[in-house]
Amino acid sequence: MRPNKRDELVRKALDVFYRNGFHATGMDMLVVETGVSKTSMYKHFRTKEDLILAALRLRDENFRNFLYRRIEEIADTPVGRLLALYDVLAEWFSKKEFRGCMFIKASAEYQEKEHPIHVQSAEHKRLLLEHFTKIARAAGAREPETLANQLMLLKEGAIVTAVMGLGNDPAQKAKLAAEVLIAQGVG
Amino acid sequence: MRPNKRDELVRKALDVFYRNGFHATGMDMLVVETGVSKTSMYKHFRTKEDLILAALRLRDENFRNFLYRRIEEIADTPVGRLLALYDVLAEWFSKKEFRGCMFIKASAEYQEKEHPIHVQSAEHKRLLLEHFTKIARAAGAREPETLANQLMLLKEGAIVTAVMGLGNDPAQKAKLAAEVLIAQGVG
DNA sequence: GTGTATATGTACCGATCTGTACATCTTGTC
DNA sequence: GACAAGATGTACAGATCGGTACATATACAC
Repeated sequence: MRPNKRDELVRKALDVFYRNGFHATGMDMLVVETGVSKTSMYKHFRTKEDLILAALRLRDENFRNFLYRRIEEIADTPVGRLLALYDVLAEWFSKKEFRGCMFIKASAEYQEKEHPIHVQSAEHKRLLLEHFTKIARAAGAREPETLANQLMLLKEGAIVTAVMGLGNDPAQKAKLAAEVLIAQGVG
Repeated sequence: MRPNKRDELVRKALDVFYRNGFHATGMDMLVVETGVSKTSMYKHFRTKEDLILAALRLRDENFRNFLYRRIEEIADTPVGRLLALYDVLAEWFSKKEFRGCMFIKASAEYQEKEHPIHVQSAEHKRLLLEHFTKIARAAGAREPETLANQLMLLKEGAIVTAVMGLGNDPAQKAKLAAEVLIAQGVG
């Protein structure tokens, strides 16, 4: 029961859940995909729900790391970073493995507001909102919370629209809208 | 096999799918909820997928009727109607049965872009986009498609945010943002 | 009444679901 | 080598999945 074995299971499970959905992915499938035995799987994770939660935790870590890092690489002013969000979104959308936001999908399959999976999905979004609120404040926004909230609306909308295959380049349209909102809300 | 019997089944199934999700709702549960026998159910709908598609068609009809009608009741100028979208959203969010957008959830559970359920969900969004593009054009927008697209991004974002229980009054924040975008994009 | 066509209820199919019992294999210690 | 402890594989339990076979009930012809 080396710890990295567990991490590897989570990593692989994350992939399968992301591609295939949560209810649609059975433990049998995960056992086949990971090559581990069912007993071992249940040694590491008491239930399927535990495994999903672990996968979501990893996804949260990976995604926020990716997003924050790329934003910092692209721009070094607060306003620039608010806008860079949409450049990174465009990068993400164009990846061949892009399948939408894992947390939107998780909360869609586990709808009860008190459900641990729903709660954890919301927490991911809350962390993002917090992060962009800080940047909006650094940018000198009159109402950083409101501006960050609105930029997040554009982000979530762009993701959903990209998944549905609607509109041309939703990330770019979101960026154009963000430019207007930022110009209006800063200074 | 009266036609209204079938309609009633679709109506009830729509409720259950909306509350409970698609994979998580079994045909057995639907048979119990509707009171009809399994044989009759499968006389009306060849497969579960057919039933889901019928439910989505009804949802599309109901939702767009509700949305368009309320918008026309609230405002009678194009710009007013673009903004009224967010008032209706706020109404929807405050309903106790609000559980997010059925089409976002459907496309989250049936991810393959060619899957009939995914295709039909995207079609709903496409119809909305078309509708608001027309209104944006009537409002005198310089780029009606772009403006409608952006207003839709705010709408989808607001829905997702409301489902997650994040931010205060996402519909109102979306409306404020919409006002800025419209002011900037019209005339 | 009899015959026929359709609607329904029940009981079931094989597959798959999450989760477990239990026997075997591997590993470290002496 | 012997032995204990933990990891693993297999086989299965009990429930539920989507879907169907089949026997009965009901309706309308005549």
